[in-house]
Amino acid sequence: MGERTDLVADIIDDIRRVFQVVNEHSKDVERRTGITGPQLWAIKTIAEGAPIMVSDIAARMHLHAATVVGILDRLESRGLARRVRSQEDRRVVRVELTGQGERLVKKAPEVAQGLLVAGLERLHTKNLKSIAASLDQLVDILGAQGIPPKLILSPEVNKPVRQTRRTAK
Amino acid sequence: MGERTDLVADIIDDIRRVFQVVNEHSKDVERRTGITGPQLWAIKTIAEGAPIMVSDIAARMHLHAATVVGILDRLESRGLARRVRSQEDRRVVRVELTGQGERLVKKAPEVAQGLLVAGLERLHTKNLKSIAASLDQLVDILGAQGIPPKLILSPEVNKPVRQTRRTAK
DNA sequence: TGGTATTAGTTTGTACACAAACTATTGCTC
DNA sequence: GAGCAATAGTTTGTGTACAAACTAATACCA
Repeated sequence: MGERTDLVADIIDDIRRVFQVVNEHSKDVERRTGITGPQLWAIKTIAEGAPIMVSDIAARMHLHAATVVGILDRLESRGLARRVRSQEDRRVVRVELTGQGERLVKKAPEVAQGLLVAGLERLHTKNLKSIAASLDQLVDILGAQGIPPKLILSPEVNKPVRQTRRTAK
Repeated sequence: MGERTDLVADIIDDIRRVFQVVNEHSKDVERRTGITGPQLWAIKTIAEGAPIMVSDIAARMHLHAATVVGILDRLESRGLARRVRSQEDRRVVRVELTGQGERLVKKAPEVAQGLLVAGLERLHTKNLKSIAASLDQLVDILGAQGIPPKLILSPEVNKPVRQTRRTAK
C-alpha cells in the first residue's frame, strides 16, 4: 500500500501547487498594475466584448452577478470603466472601458491562464497529449462532466449553465 | 497551429474544472453539515492536533493567522471549539474541540481532497504514475518548485515557509 | 388590456483571505 | 535588571464571492 499511497499524495500535492501558483501570480499582477487579479480579468473581459452587459461579464468569468457589481464599482471609481444604461432596454447596463482603462489593458500582463498557456505551448505535442489525457482522468474521477467548461481562451461557447442552485433551508 | 492550440485549451479547461469541482464540493459540505468548508477543514485540523496553537492551525492550513482568528470566532460562537489561554506562556492560545465539535468531526464528510484521494486510489498504478508525471510537468512549467507542498495528507512536513512577503509600497 | 412571470441589475448580509497596525507577553542583551 | 527585539494573537481595512431579497423594466398571456 506504500507506493500507491505515495503516488496519490504526490498528485494531490501537485494540484495544490498549481492552485497556489495561480494565486501567487494574481498577487504579482496586483503589485505590478495596482489593480487586483479579478479586476484585471474583468477589464480584459470588457475589452473583448465592449460594450458588454453585466450578466455577460458574470457568465464569461463564471462569477455571480453580485460579485461583478462590486468589481465594477471599484473599476468605475478608479476611472477605468464606465456604465452606460441602455436606451432600448432600460434594464440593461452596458459596460465599456475609459481611455485610461484601455491604456492599462494594453500594457497589462497576462491573466493567470496566460502563464500556463505560454508554458504549455513550448512543449512537444506528444507531451501535451499525455498531460491532457491525465487531466481528463482527474476530471472523470471528480465526475465533473456537467461542469461548464471554457473561459477566456475560447471566445465562443460560454453559456452560464449554473441554475442548479438550491437552498438547504 | 490548430491541434496544439486545442490541446492547450483542453488542458486549461480541465484545470479549471478541477478547481470548480473542489469548490462545489465545499458548498456541498456546507449544505450537509451546516458549517463551511474552511470551518470543517479547521475542525479536522484541530481534531488532529488538539490542543493546538492558532499559529499551528494557520501553518497546517496554509492560511494567514488573521484568517484563522475569524474562523475560530465562528466555530466558538457555534459551540464547536474552545480557546484556552496557556498558563506557561500567556501569549499562547490553545484550541480544542467541544463535545459537540468532536461529534461533528466524527460523522462529517471528507474535505475536498478526500474526494480526489478516494477516486485516485481506485486507479491502476500505471495510471497513477502517468498522472503524477503530467502534473509534475505542469508544476515545472509554473516554476512552482519553491512552493510549500503538503497538507492534511502528510501529517509530518508542514512548515510555514511563507516569509517571502514584501510590500509594493 | 390588466395581471403575472421573467429578466437585469443592485443591495444586504455572511464568510473567507490577506496585509498592516496594534497589544500583550516573553526573550535576550548589555 | 532595564530596555529592546521577537513572538502570539487580535483588530482594522480592503477585496473577493455568493445567496437572498429587492427594484425596475419588459415579456407574455388570458
